[in-house]
Amino acid sequence: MSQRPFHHGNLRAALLERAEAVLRERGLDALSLRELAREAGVSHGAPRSHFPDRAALLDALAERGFLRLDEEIRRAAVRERDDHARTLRAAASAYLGFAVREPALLDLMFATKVDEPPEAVRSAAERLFATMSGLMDAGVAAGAYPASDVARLTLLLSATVQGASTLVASRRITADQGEALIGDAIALLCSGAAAGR
Amino acid sequence: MSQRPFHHGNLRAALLERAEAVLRERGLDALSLRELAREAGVSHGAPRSHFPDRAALLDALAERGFLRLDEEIRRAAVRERDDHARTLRAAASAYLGFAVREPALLDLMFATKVDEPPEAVRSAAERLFATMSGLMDAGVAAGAYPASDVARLTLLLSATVQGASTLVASRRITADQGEALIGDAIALLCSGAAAGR
DNA sequence: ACCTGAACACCGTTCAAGT
DNA sequence: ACCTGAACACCGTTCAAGT
Repeated sequence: MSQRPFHHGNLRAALLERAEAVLRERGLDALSLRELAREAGVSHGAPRSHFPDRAALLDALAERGFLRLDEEIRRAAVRERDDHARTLRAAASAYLGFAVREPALLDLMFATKVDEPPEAVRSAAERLFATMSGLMDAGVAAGAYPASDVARLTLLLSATVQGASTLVASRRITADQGEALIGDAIALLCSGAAAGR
Repeated sequence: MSQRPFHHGNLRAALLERAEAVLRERGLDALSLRELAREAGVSHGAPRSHFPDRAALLDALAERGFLRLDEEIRRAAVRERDDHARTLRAAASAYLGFAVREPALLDLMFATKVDEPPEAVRSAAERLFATMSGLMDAGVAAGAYPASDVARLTLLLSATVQGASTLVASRRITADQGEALIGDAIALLCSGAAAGR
């Protein structure tokens, strides 16, 4: 029993943590329930108590990914809360940083689902979207654009940042090109949206 | 021998075609070399003659995906070649349509690579990027923006369309929301870029 | 050049049994 | 409630052998 004093009711947490490391270091293909169990010092059937199947583990990883990304964006945005364009740049840059550090996890978060994504994942993803929306609301307060445009501009910003992150994570462009890209996008968003109508 | 008159030197093509169907209907996880071999009526070792391993098959699928997407975008753009904004909308809409019809394939095309993507895939992806760049060049000719901005604006458009496609393919937004999004993006791109500098 | 078929190691999943 | 361990079906990969 002193062999594994580590898990006393926290096997679930240990599996998730180890899974995130494998994802980071060796990618999704290398992620195996049996290997995780082995490394945690439990039998191969043990994970089943916490995750009914492999898909359930992946869903939990995606959910945690969204929560972490949301948290990182919030923290970055709050540090630059005085200037709207700087706020957006800080948030987008945090998003891009996450993509660079956790490319396989980001893939998993936005992987195609044949059926609807599970409730917990959907909810975590919406929390992230709500955060982005909140950042745009601050822009309205600062007079950058009318309140009626917030929904569309939030979607536009989200898509652009997500696209830039995908291009960087899949090695189509460098991280620096990604940063320049979001800089251009935000400049266009702030100036164009103000001038437009 | 009349059992399989179908493959006489075209097993490779048969495997690819069948793999694309599986990807479309049941997703990446359901894609198995052994099943493909079974359905093609050959032994499980046969695919090895054409694809050294599973990753090689996936790379070939990604490469073909890029070539097809490029082709579809070119065809859509040429139909609306008279008006620059309409050209961009048609191209972006074709991209989005591809994402809706082939979400798992698009995932595969932009999947994270731990090491560099193979030459053939990289080359096909660059061909797509070159097509996008060519569309923007036409905008320069039409006086929509200075030639010096083409590289950055191409990247910006590519990222936004890719992001919108990911959001649609992963069921975060509907296809209609995706269309509206790219409409906004292109309007902003054309007007903002002209007014900006 | 292309395909067969046995062999190996690994995997996800199920389930009766233990504590 | 949580974990063990045997069992099953499936998979990717290797390789000697065939044509």
